[in-house]
Amino acid sequence: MEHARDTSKSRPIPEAAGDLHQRIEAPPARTGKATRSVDVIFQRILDAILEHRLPPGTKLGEERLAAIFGVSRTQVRQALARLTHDRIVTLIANRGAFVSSPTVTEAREVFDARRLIEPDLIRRVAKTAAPAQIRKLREHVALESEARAGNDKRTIIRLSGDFHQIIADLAGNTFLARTMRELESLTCLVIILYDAPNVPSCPFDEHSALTDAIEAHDADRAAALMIEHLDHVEHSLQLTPAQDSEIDLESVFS
Amino acid sequence: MEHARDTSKSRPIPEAAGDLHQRIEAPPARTGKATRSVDVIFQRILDAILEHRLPPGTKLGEERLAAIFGVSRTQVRQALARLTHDRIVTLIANRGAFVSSPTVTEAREVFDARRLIEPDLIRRVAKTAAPAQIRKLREHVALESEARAGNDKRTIIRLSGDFHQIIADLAGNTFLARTMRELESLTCLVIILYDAPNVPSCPFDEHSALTDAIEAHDADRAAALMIEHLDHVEHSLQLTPAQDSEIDLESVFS
DNA sequence: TTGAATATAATTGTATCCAATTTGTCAATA
DNA sequence: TATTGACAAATTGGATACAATTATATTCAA
Repeated sequence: MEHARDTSKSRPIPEAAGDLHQRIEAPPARTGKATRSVDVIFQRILDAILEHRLPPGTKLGEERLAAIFGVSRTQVRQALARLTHDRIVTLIANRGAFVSSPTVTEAREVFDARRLIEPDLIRRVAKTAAPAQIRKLREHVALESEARAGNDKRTIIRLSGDFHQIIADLAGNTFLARTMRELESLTCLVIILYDAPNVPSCPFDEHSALTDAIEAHDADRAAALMIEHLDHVEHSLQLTPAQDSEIDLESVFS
Repeated sequence: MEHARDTSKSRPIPEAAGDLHQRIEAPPARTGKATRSVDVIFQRILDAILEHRLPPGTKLGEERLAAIFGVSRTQVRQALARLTHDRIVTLIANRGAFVSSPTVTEAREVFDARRLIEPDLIRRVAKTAAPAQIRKLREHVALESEARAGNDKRTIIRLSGDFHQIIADLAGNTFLARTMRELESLTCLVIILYDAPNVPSCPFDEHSALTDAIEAHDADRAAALMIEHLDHVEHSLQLTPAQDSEIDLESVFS
């Protein structure tokens, strides 16, 4: 007895090809179970990359990671697959997983996408921001200031990204918020690779100014400041188009 | 002998916590191997969903799919995990994978995101479009017309989405192109769920008009037409906010 | 001493096997 | 007769074992 009662459960589905039609079992509400182990692995590796503890190019051996986290390779593989989907990790067949090294082209595309999305997001936040939300942003900026005072580099990096993420979350579009999460992570990698040393990734005062504009409900100014902010960050990088690692060997030797 | 030569390969990495530092092995160029089996499974399931052969709510049993494709459950699981990441499939712990049923809220978010991204993409295409690219669009519109004449519903659906995808690809930002791919897939699900029957998802003539604007290099008109087009599609749906399936039982009975 | 070829070791990819959770059915009882 | 409880079947989740591929080391020859 394997899978031999298709006919008994088939339904009037318009011109259904193939079998596979044991349809709707009322897709139930998602389980409230918070932390699955693979999510933990995923988050911990991601955190390590975002905090620059795992630089681009680092090999992420499955067995090694499995031993570190005290789990089986299965869990690690799933986490690496998800990271690969987010372009944070690059998977090479029969070679393994590596922390991605975005090319100059990809780096520009990331900023390009952010310039398209983020001004609009902050514009919405500026229009709708409630006092509680503004307070949340203020508190975050204070945290950033604190980390900067303590020279806690990892925390500074992490919080700088989180600021933008908070805005994305406040904008009220989960899809765009998730997209921003990916862009933020990629931006982190780009900064490690191309940042001129000692230039902080997100100038602190600009985050403060963005919050001011939101509090004033000045959507246009907020959007303009965001563009300016992103331009500042991008222009602080050394994105020389020459050293793009997408070198086509065939075209070189022809 | 397990993993006992860390020290021999460690490098001067800034304050590296943990071990896991057998760093850079020069992340090699990606293998040109085109079709991996899991990619095939992924694509075939995705196609089935996009062509409305697998309606929302359909359970995607692992063993069943494995038998259909003649592979092991392992492959199917990987494919389903990727589809889950793209929100096309919803995974429920210990219950299985189901074709997603986007809520009304999610549906609005999808169109919201598209209205933000696509006008900008088509604006770029209108500015930079080369004759060969315009020809490609024309050929595609012709294909759509052909499918419409033959009343080939599945092909119509598929090509309608592809038109938008071609524009996204031509815009020259791989990240945004990938984002559009996800949005396009989700839009397909939304249309199945909420479409008033017999209303074609993408009116054919509008695609033609969009191509006209691109050919005329009229970026503003192209962007305006795109917004109009997206509005047409969204307003042809029955997105009544009441029947949002995100019903919180606890809050209902309190 | 350098280069190539082969053998060996390590790591990834895949399938199978076992455990855990859920769902459906049936029986027993009020 | 309806409801609750327990048991059984099925399916998913996870780990282990095996196969395939790649990287490294050694050996032999020039």
